[in-house]
Amino acid sequence: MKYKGYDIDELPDRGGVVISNIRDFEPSHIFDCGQCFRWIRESDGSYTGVVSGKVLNVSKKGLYVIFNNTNIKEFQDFWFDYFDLGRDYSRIKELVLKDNHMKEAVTYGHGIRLLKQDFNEMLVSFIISANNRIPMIMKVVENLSKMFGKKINYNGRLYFDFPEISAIADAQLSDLAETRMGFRAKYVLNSSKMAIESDITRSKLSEMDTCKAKQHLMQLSGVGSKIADCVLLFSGIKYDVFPTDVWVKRVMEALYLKRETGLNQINEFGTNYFGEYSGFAQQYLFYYAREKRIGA
DNA sequence: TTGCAGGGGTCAA
DNA sequence: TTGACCCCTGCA
Repeated sequence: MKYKGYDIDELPDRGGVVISNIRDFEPSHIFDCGQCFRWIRESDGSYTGVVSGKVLNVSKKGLYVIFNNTNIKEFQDFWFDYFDLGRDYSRIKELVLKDNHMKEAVTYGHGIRLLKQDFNEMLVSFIISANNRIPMIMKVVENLSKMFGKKINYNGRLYFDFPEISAIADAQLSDLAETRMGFRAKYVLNSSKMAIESDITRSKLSEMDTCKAKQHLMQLSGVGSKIADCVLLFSGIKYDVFPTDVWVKRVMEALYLKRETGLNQINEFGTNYFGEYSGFAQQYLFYYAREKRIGA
């Protein structure tokens, strides 16, 4: 069947959906570009993730992208938006293609898409990401989900949904410490409580301009400029942000600024240079820089 | 085997 | 503006 320009079909025997004419969609680019922590690469090259109480397996074979463990209705109601399929990434690429550096970065990460992820999950996950490595972040988020999240069975394996923010807010500091999140435990606990008490939600932040939304997030404990940008971008709330971490600093210094530059200055340069779509530009640059170890 | 540096930042002095 | 911070990994 046709759905919003896509050729979507239900897989006959096992529950799943296949799209045969998808563009700008490469699972490894999407799941390994640093925006998410709960998609695991399987031995067959597919990825399995837990999102909002659902387990999904995604693979690409030639031009076909296969979504296992879903159906047409759920795909249309939920996954379509999660994978940002309503957005024309070919157009996004044109808009961020300001120079030859971006041409290389965009060519390299041509299948990147920005996922629209749960706001509370992004908030907690990126607080955990501070001064931490991706494998560790993934382990801690998994531990947290095992401790407070709902169990889900899929393919003979047990998965755990990311916890409700209230479950984290009600936790003991000692419980959170057991997830091995270290000094970030007090930040996670405080911010979960504050997010609930101050009613900081996706819809509230969406109504604010980007600067105001960022300021609101930065009132939370353990949330500075970089993490606020990440939360806004990866929840799909704001796209005119330019999360500036050490890899973005390295690539920007190496390719654009040609000298040692402060994080704030780089952040300002990025948002000015790329404007409304700086968040997309940041993802292409980040993926390119980290995979190629530019400036390391 | 043991020891030490450092990581996709933030906070407090 | 600078160092401490949990914990884990990689590498002497």
